[in-house]
Amino acid sequence: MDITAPRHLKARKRPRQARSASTVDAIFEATIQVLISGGTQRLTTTRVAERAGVSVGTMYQYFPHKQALLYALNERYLDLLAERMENVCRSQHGKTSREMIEALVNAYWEAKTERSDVTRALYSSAVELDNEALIDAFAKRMDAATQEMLRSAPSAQYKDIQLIEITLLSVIFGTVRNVFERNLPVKEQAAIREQLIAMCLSYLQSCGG
Amino acid sequence: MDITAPRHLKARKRPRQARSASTVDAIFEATIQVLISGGTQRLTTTRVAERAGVSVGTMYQYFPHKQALLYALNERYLDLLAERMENVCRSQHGKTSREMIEALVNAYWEAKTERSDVTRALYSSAVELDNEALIDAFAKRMDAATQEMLRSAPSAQYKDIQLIEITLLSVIFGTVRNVFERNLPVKEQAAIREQLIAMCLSYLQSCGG
Amino acid sequence: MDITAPRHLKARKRPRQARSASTVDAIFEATIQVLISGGTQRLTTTRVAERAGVSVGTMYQYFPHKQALLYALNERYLDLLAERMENVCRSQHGKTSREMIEALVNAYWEAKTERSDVTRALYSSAVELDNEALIDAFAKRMDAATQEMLRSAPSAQYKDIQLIEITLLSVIFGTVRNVFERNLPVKEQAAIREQLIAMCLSYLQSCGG
Amino acid sequence: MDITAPRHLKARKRPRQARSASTVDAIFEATIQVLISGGTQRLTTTRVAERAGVSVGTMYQYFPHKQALLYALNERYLDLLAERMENVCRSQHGKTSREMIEALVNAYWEAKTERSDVTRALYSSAVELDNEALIDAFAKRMDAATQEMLRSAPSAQYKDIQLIEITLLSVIFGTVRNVFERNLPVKEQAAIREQLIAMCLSYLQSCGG
DNA sequence: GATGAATGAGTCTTCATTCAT
DNA sequence: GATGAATGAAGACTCATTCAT
Repeated sequence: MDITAPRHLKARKRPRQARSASTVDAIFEATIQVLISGGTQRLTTTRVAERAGVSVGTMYQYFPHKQALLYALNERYLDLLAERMENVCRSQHGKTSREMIEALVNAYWEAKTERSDVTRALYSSAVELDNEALIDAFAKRMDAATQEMLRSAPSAQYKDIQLIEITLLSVIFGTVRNVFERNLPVKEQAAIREQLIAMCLSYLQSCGG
Repeated sequence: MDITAPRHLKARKRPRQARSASTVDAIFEATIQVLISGGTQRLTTTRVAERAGVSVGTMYQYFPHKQALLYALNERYLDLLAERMENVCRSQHGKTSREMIEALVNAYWEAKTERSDVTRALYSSAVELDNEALIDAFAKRMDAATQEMLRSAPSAQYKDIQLIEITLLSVIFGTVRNVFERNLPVKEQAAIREQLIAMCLSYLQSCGG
Repeated sequence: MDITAPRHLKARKRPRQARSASTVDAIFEATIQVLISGGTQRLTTTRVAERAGVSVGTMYQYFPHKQALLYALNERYLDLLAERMENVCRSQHGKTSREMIEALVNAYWEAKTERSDVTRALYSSAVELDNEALIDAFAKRMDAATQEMLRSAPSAQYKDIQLIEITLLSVIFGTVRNVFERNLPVKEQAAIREQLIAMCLSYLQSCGG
Repeated sequence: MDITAPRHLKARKRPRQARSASTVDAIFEATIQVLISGGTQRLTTTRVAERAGVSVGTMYQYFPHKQALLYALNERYLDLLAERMENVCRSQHGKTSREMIEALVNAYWEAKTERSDVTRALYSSAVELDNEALIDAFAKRMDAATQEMLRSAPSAQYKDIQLIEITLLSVIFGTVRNVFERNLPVKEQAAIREQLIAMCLSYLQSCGG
């Protein structure tokens, strides 16, 4: 996922020793906590360092500047999310369309919802960030994993699988974010989730699935 | 739409004279231009005032602080968008489901896409803003307009029209934003738009439409 | 003297009102005082502003950054010095070589010596500064003024007046600085000054003056 | 030359073994290189150590702080320069005034010019340095060597040889620096050098040389 | 009412120096 | 002895907001 990362946003050094790795983790965690408690406005290098229990200087040894920290944070998050979703897709190979759709929607929904404060923090951290490369990389992985999954469906014959897949993901990802941001009551959220599954499923079937 | 606006975000005075109104407009326009050309990072009160052709002092006559300006900007934008969409909904009363869905998706899609730089600017301006109230108000208007439209469909018998409507809007709004942010090639965007319409339509029909 | 000044070193705004002018003067004076008392190391924007009795913010309205302040300071100093020396040269038109040399050496010597702490401060402030343009401009003015003066000598017939003049100035300016930096006792300084005059004079005469 | 060195500027340990000496040399060389490539602004202990191929910690074994390093660097440089100039003076014992002056001017001129980037680096490194002691020591050695040389002139009868000598050195050293800093074209530099020699010579002769 | 100069708290970032390994 | 990660004080610079003119 590093392949296309803008050079100036790269972390200064890769953590190699255990100590370094835990320091970096502490910094990431602190960043999220600061974002949760105060939003982007309150996200200062001093505050993050303080919360992480390291000095600013140390922070700057790992991240050449604030932007690089945020970039790395998003990178790591999307990396984990992609991996998680890839596993879900793989686990559905050969299953029915219904199982696939259910797995896809539920997995993504839960990933975004289980720590909604963290999700929100990451969304806001990404705003003033040249993270197109990250989004692209994530999208590519998701596209590949989803297509492969769809292709493995035993009795399905899709015409334009690429378009179908990209539509599905756009709808699912978009809807989750929208519901997430509207802050609806849990019950309504659950209801919409079901409707979303139904909608995707009927779409898939109308495409030959 | 002001009813629920957090008190501290209210504009200091309502523009009453023509001069005031045009000043406010100039400030709004300047804000958007500054956002487009430099993002949130470059959005300073001085720069906005300069671009608007007024002094900072004057600007502070209209908006007690930066947040209030951004709040008002988003308020106005959502107001306009809501109105536009309400008109679209009204114009589809009594039409077929297909026509309704097509109108809804196309109108929203175009509203967000026709000036993509402005849309992007507004998205970014809203990030660090306590604009839940605005979103809520917008949602309520859209919910009402959409439900009424759906209810006017001659031959449709929907079971839970409220759930159907909220699902539809979540899917449409979410998908548009997602596609918008992924920055896909125009051709692919158009293809997805069609798929989205098809998907919503088949969903609606499966609900009794 | 602004003609060739590197754009990024230009002052942010020209002081037009009385208040501005006195503010700028206060900043210049403060800069010199800070330099005198602590050298370049202690020259911080905060300290200068504090000593000038203004806020940092105000300082940054007149000088876009520290370098610009130092540049402007040197510009003003060299401007004044050049003017002073030009007057001296003009006042010696038509006089004897001896009078010319004496006037030149004495004027420059005194200009550099009368406030030796200020001179030292300015030397040190110029070190990390791209002030070639300033030096050039100063040199050009001095070259012109000196040549004109020499040409006005009634009975003199110089062969290569340009070379003679540049040699004279190099020797005088260089020697003054060297003596200045060696921090010799006053008496010895005076003695060297006389020797320098004698030396320049005999040089001039050997050139046909 | 250490005799009067300010205590706090002394190097922490004298290099005794070959390894140490080469380390110190590497550090000196690195310092100069860093100065050449980035000026005083970029001169950081880390950068110097890195370039020298040692760790910061090791560097601090040899120099208790940055100032001490710069002090030692200048000390070494002036030491070498003094030695070189002393040799030149000695080699001119018993020669004519012309030969002496030529040797003196040429030697100093070349010493300063042959590696102008290094000279410039050293000038800049010395600015914020309490190096009066070094200058003094250098001056004393030069004074002694020059006087002795002048005294050895076969047919010369100088009145105040001490004043003559100090004047000569001030003029020569000062002029070289001035020409050096004005960055004149090579041809002009050479011309001035010749003029300087002529000037010094005629001065010397007018003093009884 | 309008203006825009002045303010100064708050931000990011650097770098000399230390000290645990 | 050597290393280089960690420290944190200190510096340059910004910008929302005020208020004298």
